[in-house]
Amino acid sequence: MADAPRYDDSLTIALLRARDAVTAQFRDHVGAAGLTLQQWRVIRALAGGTALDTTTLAKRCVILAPSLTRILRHLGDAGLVETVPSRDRRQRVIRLTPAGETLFIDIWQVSQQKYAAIEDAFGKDELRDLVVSLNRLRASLETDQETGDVPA
Amino acid sequence: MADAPRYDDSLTIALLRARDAVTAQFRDHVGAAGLTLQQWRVIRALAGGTALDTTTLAKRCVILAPSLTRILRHLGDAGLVETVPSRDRRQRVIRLTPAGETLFIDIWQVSQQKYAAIEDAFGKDELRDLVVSLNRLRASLETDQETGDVPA
DNA sequence: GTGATTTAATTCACATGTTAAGTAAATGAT
DNA sequence: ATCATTTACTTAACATGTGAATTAAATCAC
Repeated sequence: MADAPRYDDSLTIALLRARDAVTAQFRDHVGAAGLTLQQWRVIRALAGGTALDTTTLAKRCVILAPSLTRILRHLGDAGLVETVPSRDRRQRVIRLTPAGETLFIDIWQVSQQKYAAIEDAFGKDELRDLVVSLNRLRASLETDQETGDVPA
Repeated sequence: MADAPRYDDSLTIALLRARDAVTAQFRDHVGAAGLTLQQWRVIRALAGGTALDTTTLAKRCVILAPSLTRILRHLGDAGLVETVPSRDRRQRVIRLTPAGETLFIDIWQVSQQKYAAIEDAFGKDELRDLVVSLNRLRASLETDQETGDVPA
């Protein structure tokens, strides 16, 4: 190990690679059920009868609004989600259909096993620490918004 | 809330959010230079006169081959990269043009400052530990070891 | 109540992610 | 040399990422 390629971008790349490695553990069996990973995140967020408006759903799934619009159209066409009436007629509240709940349970079984396998491979305590660290990183960056540039 | 949303997916989500938070630090000034973050990763990998074939470039930038094809077309149209002849006429070897090198330097200045700001906010040692941990996670999940390292 | 403003989603346009299929050149076996 | 195989990329098709503009409905100011 000489002086590494001084890839100061290492944080970004490390996050990217780590995420690739983790999602790879789930992509096959989620895909076999006919869902993308993003669609699966939406299904998960709605599991158990939870009804959420688009904005909340987007935040929880870390999906931008335009993407969520398309995802919900796909899931709706597949009969997995439906819209429930809302007092505020601007917002769209979504919930799983019975078919959606059933599909969730099927995928969820396997997902839990895959997650347990990651805990085994990496260490359960280390994994918990890592998540804490990742969340602290995010918190330390999001606290100081107010860009600080661009005064007219 | 012990039994709130029991989001066991926390690892995936934590990685996603952390990455969002980090990339947000760079997106504006890279975008102001007319580049996407992916295009910037490619420029970075080629900085300093480095010439790389598509496969190596894709691995280093963590970009899939089809995406890289399009990105290289965009960068080529913008006059930032060019193809150099290769003995093996299957592969396409890429390098920066002078304009590409110049643009790299401009963006690089600011990027380093942004990265230093992250180190300040999160802690330099903690950041190093986090990257190590992320790389260990990836290593523990990847069954077939692709080096990802570089020949000279 | 009328009009300006804000909020919630969607639509648009373009770039990338992802898988599968296709093309061309190098390699290997005979 | 000839042909099947492998390698390096590209293309195709569809899904999502991303920022800007748009539409509809609620809220605020008067």
